[in-house]
Amino acid sequence: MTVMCRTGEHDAHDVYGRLCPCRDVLDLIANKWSTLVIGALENEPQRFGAVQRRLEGVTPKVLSATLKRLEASRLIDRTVFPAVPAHVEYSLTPLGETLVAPLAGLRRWAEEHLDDIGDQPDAD
Amino acid sequence: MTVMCRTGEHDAHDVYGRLCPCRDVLDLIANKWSTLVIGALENEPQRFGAVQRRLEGVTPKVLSATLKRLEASRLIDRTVFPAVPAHVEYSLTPLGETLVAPLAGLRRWAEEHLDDIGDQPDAD
DNA sequence: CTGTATCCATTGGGATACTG
DNA sequence: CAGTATCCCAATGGATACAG
Repeated sequence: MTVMCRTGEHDAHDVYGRLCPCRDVLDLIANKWSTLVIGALENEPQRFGAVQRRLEGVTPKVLSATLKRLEASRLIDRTVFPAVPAHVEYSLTPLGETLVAPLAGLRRWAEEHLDDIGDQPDAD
Repeated sequence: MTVMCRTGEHDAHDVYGRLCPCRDVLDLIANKWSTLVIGALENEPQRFGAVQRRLEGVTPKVLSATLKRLEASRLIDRTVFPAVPAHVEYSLTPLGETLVAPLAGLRRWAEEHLDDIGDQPDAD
């Protein structure tokens, strides 16, 4: 028997079938900002503006959408501090924290193999 | 000093800045099929049709584009076997193999936390 | 079998301005 | 400060048919 998926009742070898949870996760992170946001929240809660500044290039609209998506998936929490100038903090939920490690693995890979995936041809 | 990026000369804390290699990798896998293709090739070379069947739902056009993108990034190799009915095999390059582990980490996370990210509200 | 060519719908995402 | 509202473009990706 091979790796199984959601139903756990297939003939196997459908690890990448329509029902595999991988699909869900991929749908979640398969966009330009989600993983970056999680990374930005990795060490401490951040305010909207802080995240925006950290993720150079993200516009408020897009950041807002990303934040909501992650919140809906329960990966991050949104905390409002009643104050005159609005103050909101985003933080990883315990669930979100568990995603940090796998994502860090990806980041490490990225840093280690940056040169290899560039389109610079190797000395051949 | 914190984690650094491409240039390695920033003031730090720009791990998610415009120049971070994470961006490149994310651009590469931030789509519906790339990681699935890599996973499908994980154990053995596969033919176009085989990959297509395995990744339920992918259309030839999209699969072709994905394959080319990955090939251009040197994560997979494309081998043509001269034969009457065309025969082409796709396989992971050594570089591609190194991505398997981090990706598997993500897959494991997906399988372990499937229930948590669904939008089913918890018993609150 | 292995793709490519079209056509088309959706949407992610960028820019900017504006409001509570 | 924290977002929302528009406008708009480009790209992803789905369906289908067709070609080497």
